Amino acid sequence: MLDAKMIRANPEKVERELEKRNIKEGLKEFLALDEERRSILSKVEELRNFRNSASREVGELKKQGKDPQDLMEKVRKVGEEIKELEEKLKQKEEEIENILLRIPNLPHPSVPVGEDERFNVEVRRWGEPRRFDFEPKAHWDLGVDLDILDFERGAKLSGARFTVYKGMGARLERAIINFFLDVHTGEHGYKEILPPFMVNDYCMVGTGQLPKFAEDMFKVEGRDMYLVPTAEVPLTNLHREEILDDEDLPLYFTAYTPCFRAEAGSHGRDTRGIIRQHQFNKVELVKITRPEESYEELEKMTRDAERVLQLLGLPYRVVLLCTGDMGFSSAKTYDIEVWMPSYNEYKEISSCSNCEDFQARRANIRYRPARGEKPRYVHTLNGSGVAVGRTLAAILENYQQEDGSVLVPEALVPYMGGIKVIKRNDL
RNA sequence: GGAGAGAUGGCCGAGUAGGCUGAAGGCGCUCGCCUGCUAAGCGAGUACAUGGGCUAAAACCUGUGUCGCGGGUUCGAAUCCCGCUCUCUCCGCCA
Repeated sequence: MLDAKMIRANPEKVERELEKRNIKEGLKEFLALDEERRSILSKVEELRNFRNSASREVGELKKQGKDPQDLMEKVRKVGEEIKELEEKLKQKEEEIENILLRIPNLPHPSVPVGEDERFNVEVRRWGEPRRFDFEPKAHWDLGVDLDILDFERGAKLSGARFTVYKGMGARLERAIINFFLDVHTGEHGYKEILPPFMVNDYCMVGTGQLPKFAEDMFKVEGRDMYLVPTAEVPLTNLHREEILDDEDLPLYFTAYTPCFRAEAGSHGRDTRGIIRQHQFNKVELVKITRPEESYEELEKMTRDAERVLQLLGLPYRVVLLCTGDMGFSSAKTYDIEVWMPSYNEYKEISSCSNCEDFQARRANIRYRPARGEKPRYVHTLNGSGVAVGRTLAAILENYQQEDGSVLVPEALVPYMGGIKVIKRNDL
């Protein structure tokens, strides 16, 4: 959520910045409603002030044995007036809130301006895509042939975009999860969290999924609870409604969770394989930082995510997203894209964002810079560290051999009980 | 699922025959004093949000709201009434 005071003070600037994101709605309505709200508010406060002092006077008159009947009657009438105005005020506030919660974050000045992904800027590359001397298979064929991915039975159990992992497939997925968590906790200083996989709607509003993107999520029937679409939600909301101590910052959290997404509006995209699923696993990174250090922390976090791909020997590139391609809550985002032979291109495997104080304001996460000083909003960052299913797909495709078997990346061998090759009929 | 208890400031903890309590007291913390250092002692300060005034911006002044959340009664509610949420204890059930 943007700061209402900031918008009020710089309406033209906000309009310009939102235009970069192709957003034209909301601002004017906000300004008009805000004006109305404030005029009602001063009236209400004036009347309440009268009521407070008059009530006090009533008490004193009574104490002196005088009859305060007239005054009481007057205050009662004012009370009715107050109630009416309060009703109006509440209505305005709700309308304003509703608009504000649907306006996205403003882009950081370093973000390239552009409509869509064509305007993203490649920042760096690592590794060299392998040249195959045979026709490489896509992971969905490899997985089926090795009998480690079962799409038909996934569909039987749950429907399209659900997959059953079997044998070494399940084992490999688990190995990747543990490997990622170990690297981020052991080498990068993140604290491991195992959060609930269902969260309430306050959390969803806090990180920005609600109210605008309700159709992207799975809601629990009959409750105000949602299956987490990413661990960003529970991790960022851990300190919702809190004032943190300066010395506790920055906080680094990592968590493995399954992620549940309705994938509304993505019919026909990535229908084959495990790239786009209703349920997938992810190891997430979240940072809660002081405002002045958040951009430095974004760079570090992106490097932390890249690190696991380097350890796995998977070629990737880092892309700076343009204004039109960024997520709702983000001020600046780097995507990490891994090389996928089946697509013959780089495919998103991580997204690292600095949300500045956008989520902090929604979730009311603050810190006190020093004793006696006013609380300030923290900055929140999140990044995939990285998507597990897509990593498994990338390993299958990049490490496949001509006979259809798949080499296990060296870093994962210890997590696979010493197994170095995945072949058909392995248990 | 059944029965009961509770929810107050950074923390602990007063406060129910409704009024001058944004909230006693203590702890913690900050600043100052004092002691050769430390400890002890003394004094002052120490919630959050928001409207307005002043300002370059603060500080500051002033109003309003907030004692789990939402409603009600009343001239006036932390204090009375209703609903909800959460926590704790006991019983039942369950991985």
